[in-house]
Amino acid sequence: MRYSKQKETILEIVNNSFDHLTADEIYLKARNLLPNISLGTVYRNLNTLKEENKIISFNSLDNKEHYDKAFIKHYHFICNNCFKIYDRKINDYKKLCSMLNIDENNTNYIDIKVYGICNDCSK
Amino acid sequence: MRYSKQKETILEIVNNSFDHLTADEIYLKARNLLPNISLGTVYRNLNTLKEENKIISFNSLDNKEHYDKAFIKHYHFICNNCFKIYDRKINDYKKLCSMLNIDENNTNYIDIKVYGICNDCSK
DNA sequence: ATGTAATTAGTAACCATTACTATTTATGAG
DNA sequence: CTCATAAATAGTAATGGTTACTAATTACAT
Repeated sequence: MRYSKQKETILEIVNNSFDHLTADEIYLKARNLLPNISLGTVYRNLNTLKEENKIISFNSLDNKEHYDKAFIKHYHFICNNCFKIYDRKINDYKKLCSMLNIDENNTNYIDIKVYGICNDCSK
Repeated sequence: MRYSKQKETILEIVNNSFDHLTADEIYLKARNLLPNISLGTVYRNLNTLKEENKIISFNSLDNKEHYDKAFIKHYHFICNNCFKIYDRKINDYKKLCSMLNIDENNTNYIDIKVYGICNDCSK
């Protein structure tokens, strides 16, 4: 595996963002730094970074894959009305794993999504 | 809303299956019962049935939506190697909700997916 | 310096899902 | 039992996120 400025840039964009960016949004941000980067390169590197467990991804109501930092233990609340994605803390990750009978040795990633109506929309 | 044989058939196929069928698989099964049913009808009714909370769906590694019964409290273990989807029991649903600070009043559906390597593949 | 294999840019293709429209059909009123 | 009407369907075309492909570029070891 060789160094590439493109891959490094993509990882930084995901790690420095507080949103849940789609491939297209990451592509647009990357173009500010590397004007010639191509969308295919973004997709390929996102998939590689996932395999290396450096980032995670999940699908949302817009039917697009959203990319996120790997090292923060949290889950997502997704509003069925406004489609916004909220981060929610997981206080006791160990306890959660034991409740779900999860063997952490053969487990890679736990993806929890809670769908409902957010506070803004229920007003 | 009017009765339709197509919608009833689609709901029965999902409820009687022990798999996690995709729209295309449901379409093929439905064609055995209603030879002229169209794929668009399957997709439209699956979306309607979801809105009515009669079925649920989730996205998997094949990047297809999988449809499942709504009334069984369980989560899914997805193997990163063979892409198989396993059902896993949730013993104490109430406790899980309280651990995640979930307000059941504004919550529709909890989608939990655990990714890893299944027993068959780790041999 | 130079060879080479990994990576990229740019474009074309793929395919799951949705949109569209003419036709069919469930249902209620007379 | 008609008949009007609006909801639902069948069949097909279009959409759009993602992947595949290929010639050119580039990191890196020798």
